[in-house]
Amino acid sequence: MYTIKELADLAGVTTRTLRYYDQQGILPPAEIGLNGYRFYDHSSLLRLQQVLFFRELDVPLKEIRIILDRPDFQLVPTLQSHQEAIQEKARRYQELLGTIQKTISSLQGEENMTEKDYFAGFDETQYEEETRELWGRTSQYQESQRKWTSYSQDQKDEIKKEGERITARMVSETPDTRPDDPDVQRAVGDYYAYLNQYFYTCEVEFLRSLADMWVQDSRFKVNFERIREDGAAFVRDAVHLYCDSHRENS
Amino acid sequence: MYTIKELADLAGVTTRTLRYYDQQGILPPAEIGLNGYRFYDHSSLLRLQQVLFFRELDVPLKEIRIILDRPDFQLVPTLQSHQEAIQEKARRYQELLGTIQKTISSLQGEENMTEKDYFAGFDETQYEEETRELWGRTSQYQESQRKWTSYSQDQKDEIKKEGERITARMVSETPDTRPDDPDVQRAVGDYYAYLNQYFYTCEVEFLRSLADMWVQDSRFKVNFERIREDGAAFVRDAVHLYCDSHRENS
DNA sequence: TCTACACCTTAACGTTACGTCAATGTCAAG
DNA sequence: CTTGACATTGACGTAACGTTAAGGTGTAGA
Repeated sequence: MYTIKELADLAGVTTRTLRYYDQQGILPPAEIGLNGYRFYDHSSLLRLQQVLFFRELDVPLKEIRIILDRPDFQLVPTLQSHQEAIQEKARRYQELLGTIQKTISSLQGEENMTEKDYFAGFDETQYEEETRELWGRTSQYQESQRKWTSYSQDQKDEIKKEGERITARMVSETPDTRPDDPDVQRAVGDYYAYLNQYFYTCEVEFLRSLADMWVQDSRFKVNFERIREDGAAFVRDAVHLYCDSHRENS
Repeated sequence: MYTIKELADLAGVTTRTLRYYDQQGILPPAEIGLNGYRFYDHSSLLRLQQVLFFRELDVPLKEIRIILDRPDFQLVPTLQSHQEAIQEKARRYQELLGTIQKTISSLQGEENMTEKDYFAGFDETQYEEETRELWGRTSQYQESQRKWTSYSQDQKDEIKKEGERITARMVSETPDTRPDDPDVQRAVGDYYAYLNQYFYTCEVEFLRSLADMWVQDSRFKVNFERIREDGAAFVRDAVHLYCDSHRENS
């Protein structure tokens, strides 16, 4: 058992950070004393280590919570994925070191650089660590990655657009349509087909859990709320209806 | 000449970022058109590159501005210092990779870890990149580093405390004392001696520029404002008076 | 010439992950 | 029995932008 300060000192963070993590549900204490004191144990320590790894990899705390709370979360595979992600970060640093060398040479008139060269290594998005970390290493994610990376950029853009079109139909701009509206239900069906075609072969139950996630995760949520009030909840209801009626009899 | 979007795309940042940097005086455009449009040139590009390097090294924008605006700022030495700092960051990643390996082994019962070992590599302050970058590579900084690192931790703590005691005297808690108060002036003299003993041999003019910095840089400023209202300005005035009366005749 | 449409502007509020008080309660040591 | 180091819950502050709103500008094509 550790007090809050003991754990904080061990991990090199402040007590305020640990209280914040508690408040956000990321790292609840193992026990709370009658005096209200927080007490942590060894599993807290391991969880905090995970939090710090994800934080190091620029994963927002909200996502960290979701990842760590997933029922299929596994420690060792996650640690291995951290390993890859950190190695990727290190490679980015190598590129930055190259940029420094080139810039020095070019300032001394020894080398020519294009404008782009001055900024090689700065853009983190090129190293696409986010998606990889977000989904973890489930087999579903792996399949999606395999399919997805086989497309060209133009194809990817087109697939995304199609997804947006179907999504718009699912949310249905007109405010008086209900989740059981035939057009909406047809759109849900199209989305299910779309998923299977471009991402992962999945059962309708997976679609159901996806829709649940859209409601919980505000990053997805906003996409629906933009189109209609409580759009995410609307879509969730529509998807649930769809899944209910397509359960065994498919 | 680049438009704002052209430069943003080159550097992999958003136009909002460039506008923000303009607003903060970190990267003013080379030219502003009659229509209010911002235009950037090659020197802007080099300056932006510097900003991004410092940002990469977690230097706050306020400090970046101060560093880049220093009259003795030099591009090539700064690039070299970036190189060292980035290598240090890479070393930290190596330690994190070690922590991952150890954690995996210990989870499989192959290795024993102390609690501390679980967090090896997370604490950036151990790598003290900040001070190094803040002061740049002036000779004064180097001397201060040489002196400072030769002390033990206990000595360092004691020296810091003494500095705080003298500082308190310089600011003078009692609200009706003036900057030319004899006690205050004596405290300034003591601080000058303190500086020379523990940090760098310097002339009074250096003390003057230090005091000016205390007013500008809010990180130092708060230390004085805590003690008395407008404490930083008060100390600056006191120091200026002291320096004026100790100019040539020392 | 008109009209898209992609670009530009300022203004202002929102966000994340804490830092930093303030006011108050708790506990082990001398 | 009183320090002093620890703990608690608010609550406001901060950095570095993201985002949206409301509008002005420039040019390519019908």
